[in-house]
Amino acid sequence: MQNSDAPKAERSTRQRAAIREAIEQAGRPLLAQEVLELACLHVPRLGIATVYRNIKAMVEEGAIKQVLLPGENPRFELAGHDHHHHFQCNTCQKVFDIHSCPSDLVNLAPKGFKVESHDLTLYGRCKDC
Amino acid sequence: MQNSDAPKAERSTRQRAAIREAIEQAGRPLLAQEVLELACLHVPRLGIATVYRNIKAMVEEGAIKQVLLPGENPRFELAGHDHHHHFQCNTCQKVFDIHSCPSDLVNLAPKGFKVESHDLTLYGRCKDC
DNA sequence: TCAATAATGATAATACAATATCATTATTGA
DNA sequence: TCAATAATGATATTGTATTATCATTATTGA
Repeated sequence: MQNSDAPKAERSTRQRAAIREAIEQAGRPLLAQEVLELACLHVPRLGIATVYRNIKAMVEEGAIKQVLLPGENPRFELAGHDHHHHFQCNTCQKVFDIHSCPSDLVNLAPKGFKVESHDLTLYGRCKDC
Repeated sequence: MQNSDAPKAERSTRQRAAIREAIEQAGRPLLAQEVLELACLHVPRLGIATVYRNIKAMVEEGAIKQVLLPGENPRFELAGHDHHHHFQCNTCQKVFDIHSCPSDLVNLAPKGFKVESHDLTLYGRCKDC
């Protein structure tokens, strides 16, 4: 029986490095399109398919994770951050991390409802707008 | 010059009534598909296009409003409710209103960020699951 | 260096919610 | 009642994000 953990012979490419660096250096969750735009600064002929492919692989290997905001396409940020929330600027639409969290949320639900987790999004004007 | 406020001659149909009643009586935000299923109990041959048409009209006239949760298609609930939040059941996926709201959210954002509004979603197990 | 082949880039295909089309049905005011 | 026409239902079309295809490119170990 073949070893299903056989090495995938993953090669290191300029594209993959540029995609990873874009997400690392942004310091905020990025749309696939934003990843493309930022990574294109280092690899001009980068294609969107490569961005999606590598994002998908990085999510599966646990390097990055998906960030979903209401009515928005998925964004991606480095995994490993502890519990946090997000702020979306009403002007530039960028999303930023918020590293604090309200307490007492468990008590907001009515009787009979058990709260297990929560998502909070703040909206307003970011420091650059 | 014609009167641009000319009456639209809006007719009352069983379909429209069933759609409105489904949203009213559910007491929670409904997906377009859920509206269809519930309204179909009273109007069996109801089509999805009619649901979308009437939902759109009701949003435009301000009778209902859109509810967006992360990664979810739009839901719709009666307008006129004051500020509130939502609870989504991890088991049945239904969404319920939460009529309380955490305070001090304005202070969660870092310096330079001005918080103007917020969205909170609680996840867990609803009273029926 | 070089052959094997993983990865890429361009683009076609897919998935799916939402809207448009249009013949038919049903409401409404006269 | 009845003609005018708004609304419906079935379905085609659209829009858009994501994935698949495949010829080509580039990395890697020998």
